[in-house]
Amino acid sequence: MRTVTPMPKLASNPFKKHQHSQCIRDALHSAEGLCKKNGFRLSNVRKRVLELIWESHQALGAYAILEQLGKEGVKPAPPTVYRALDFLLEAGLVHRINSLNAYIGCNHPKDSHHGSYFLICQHCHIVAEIHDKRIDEEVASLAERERFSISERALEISGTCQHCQETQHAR
Amino acid sequence: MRTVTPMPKLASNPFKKHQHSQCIRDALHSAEGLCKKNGFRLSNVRKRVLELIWESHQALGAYAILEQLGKEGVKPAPPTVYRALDFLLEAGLVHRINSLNAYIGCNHPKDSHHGSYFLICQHCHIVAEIHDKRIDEEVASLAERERFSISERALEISGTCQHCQETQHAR
DNA sequence: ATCTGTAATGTTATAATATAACACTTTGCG
DNA sequence: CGCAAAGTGTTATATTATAACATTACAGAT
Repeated sequence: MRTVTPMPKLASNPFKKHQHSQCIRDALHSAEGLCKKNGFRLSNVRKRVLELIWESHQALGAYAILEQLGKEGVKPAPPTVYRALDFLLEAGLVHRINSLNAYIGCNHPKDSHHGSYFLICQHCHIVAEIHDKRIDEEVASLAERERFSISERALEISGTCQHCQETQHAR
Repeated sequence: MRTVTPMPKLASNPFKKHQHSQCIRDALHSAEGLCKKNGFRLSNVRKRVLELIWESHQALGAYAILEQLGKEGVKPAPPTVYRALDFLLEAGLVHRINSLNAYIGCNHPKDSHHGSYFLICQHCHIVAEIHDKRIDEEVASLAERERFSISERALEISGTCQHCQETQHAR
């Protein structure tokens, strides 16, 4: 059997203009489906945190989420947000961007992909998630050679997105 | 001209048994050479911080470094350590492991490699630095397709090293 | 050898991120 | 309903990192 390595692809392309409200609806809808299917409880706090992350259209920090929640009612204490984030991370609904201490939504939680890789614009803080089978394979073979058993992997590529290069300034 | 993609290799292999005191000597020696060559000032604090990182043989946090410095004299305030770390990072003498908020020594600061990739044992916290041209190339082509201009990249692979798998417990 | 400007360090305070521990409430289910 | 488990609230605190300003050390010019 011949295997063809497919072109790596963006899970979607947040750097391009798009109707972001549609992203949010889709994400929430698929999150609800996933939770129902797996018996996870997508409580109000959890749902609202997920929405806020999607609405921001950027990597969003825990305390930024707290601020937002504060604006729309009683400001909860940090553990509330961190617990919601833990849940969402577990469920695969968000990713943590270590280099930013911030979180982004994941729009394909169903896929049991090997690794997610991220293009992070340092100007606009938009983050694009990438899947790349070639990198997956190379990482796997690397680890195997070292007899290293992988549990997680994170590739964070920081730089400037096309849009910010063109406008030559931070947004 | 035919190019052969070389096997990716560990910059050295900290998972294997070795005379670590030799690592430390080599690292310090090459650091001094590099600083002399580039007109960097490897002051006492900076040198001692670099030594401590190498001596620990693991990823070491800023406050762990502070503790150590405290044990051998007057405990400095955090900025002292963070400044030393900033210098060492700039000089390419250490790397920051984002997923651990910790630092490891780099033993080949002369190489202007594209990216460094890390195998991080979650049990013993030993970190191995890897260079892999195939990943470099794949990342570069990925970014080019998106017209994304890269300034930094970090691939952190977490899991269990061979030794910890065999002994089946954390060290 | 002294002066002088820059780089490095010291010092104090505080910001930003994250979690521990325990009390209380909600929810699904028998 | 009543119970157990899951989720949330609350208070306090741990951990990581930086801002701002004062002081000291150092390399190069005179």
